[in-house]
Amino acid sequence: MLTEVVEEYLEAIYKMSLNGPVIAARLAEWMKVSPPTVADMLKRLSDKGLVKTSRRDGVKLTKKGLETAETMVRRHRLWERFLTDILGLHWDEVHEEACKLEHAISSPQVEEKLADILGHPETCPHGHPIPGTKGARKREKEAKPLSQCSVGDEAIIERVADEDSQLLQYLASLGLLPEARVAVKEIAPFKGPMLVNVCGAQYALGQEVAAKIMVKGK
Amino acid sequence: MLTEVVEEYLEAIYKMSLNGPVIAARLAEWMKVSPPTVADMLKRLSDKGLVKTSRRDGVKLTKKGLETAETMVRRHRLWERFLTDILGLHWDEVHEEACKLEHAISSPQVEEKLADILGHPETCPHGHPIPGTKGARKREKEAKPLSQCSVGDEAIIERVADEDSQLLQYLASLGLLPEARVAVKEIAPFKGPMLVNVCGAQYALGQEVAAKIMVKGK
DNA sequence: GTTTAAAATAAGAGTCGTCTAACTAATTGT
DNA sequence: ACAATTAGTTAGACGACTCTTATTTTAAAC
Repeated sequence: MLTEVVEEYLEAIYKMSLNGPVIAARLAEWMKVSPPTVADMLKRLSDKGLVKTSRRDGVKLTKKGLETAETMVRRHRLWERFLTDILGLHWDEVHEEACKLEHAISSPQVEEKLADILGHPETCPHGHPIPGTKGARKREKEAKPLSQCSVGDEAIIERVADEDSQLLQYLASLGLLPEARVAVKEIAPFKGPMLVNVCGAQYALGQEVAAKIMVKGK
Repeated sequence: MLTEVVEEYLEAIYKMSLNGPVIAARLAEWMKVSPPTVADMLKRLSDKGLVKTSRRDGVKLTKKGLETAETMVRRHRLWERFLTDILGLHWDEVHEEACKLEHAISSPQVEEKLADILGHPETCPHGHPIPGTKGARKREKEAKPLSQCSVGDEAIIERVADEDSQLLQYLASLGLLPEARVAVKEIAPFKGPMLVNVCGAQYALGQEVAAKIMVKGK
């Protein structure tokens, strides 16, 4: 049996590996833990056959590690959907809660029943694909940050790549939710803000914020 | 912040104290742990102001400890209701699962939303009262084991004081569920089985089983 | 090809929750 | 009242996860 902490590390490695090789030092930052702590843990994960580490490629999940990680991500995102769709929490309140709940499912049966009552959703409330549904992997790749769009572009928001409660609240207040259509009207020079149209209204978004909003070309 | 293990101990102490003074040795059996482990833990719980221990009275929860314990029991039983009523699991499958879920709620708000969608149930699927609903304490006291009934008695099943999956499955197969009406037809001598009527059928129940079924006089 | 910055490792320590083995109370039954 | 059972304590240990401080290795920059 794996501990919760082990599951958290696997999940982190999984998510980080979607953006290139996983460096232990980055993992330490992600987990808010010191580098020696990560080194210890990687040793343990390695011993359990969950990861392979090499100087060249960084940290890689093994088949077994990947399976566990995907299960955790799937459960996390299902719980997020439960928290918003069934309990009626806001999308900025669900991440922390789901982080705990994901480790509290003991069997695939319970996970499946949960998916059943939710209608087998394909994404979490922030737009991230739920592993185990078709096209999950594809979805993960196809989007690009709004900050990389040009003036005149129109796009649909695919997902928001941040769990920060404050940011999510702000985005929701502007109607910047998954499935919303945005149009880039203007980009101020020197990495300045972006003027975007959404739901008929126009807002200026900082680069930082725009970088977190993943869109798919209309 | 309290650890999950601490919460488990408080819950155990709470439940055990409903049947008289809590002896550390009994607690060790309940928690499936060695006596020194319990001694260590009681020291820690004491330091945190969650329990008081004395030779005379055994282990007693403080106000703070009692509050935590009741919260955990409440959450446990709410999750059990969720698992049966919403996910459709059987009553013999939910205890283990709820044991994990109960520690994964971070705020009274989430707990309250859960209670909302469940319709503020007063008991768990096994008939145990949910703390925080009126009469919960009263309920806990008023019932007596079926094994203490006499021939001719009629009673309503209040709850089943065991979480053993096998036993629960067996009881369900006989229709021995909370709210069911039972009539004692015969009691074999020398602590022999009890012949009871339920839903028109008649079954012989061993003393052990009958002792786990708590009833209230019709 | 040095220097510098970044990443990794080594050494030593602490907390939490658990164990076994051995010992000392305290109760209880007769 | 004393032997026997039961309860509790002491001592020493271990695994999981974390820390700090210091050092070494590797990679990048000039």
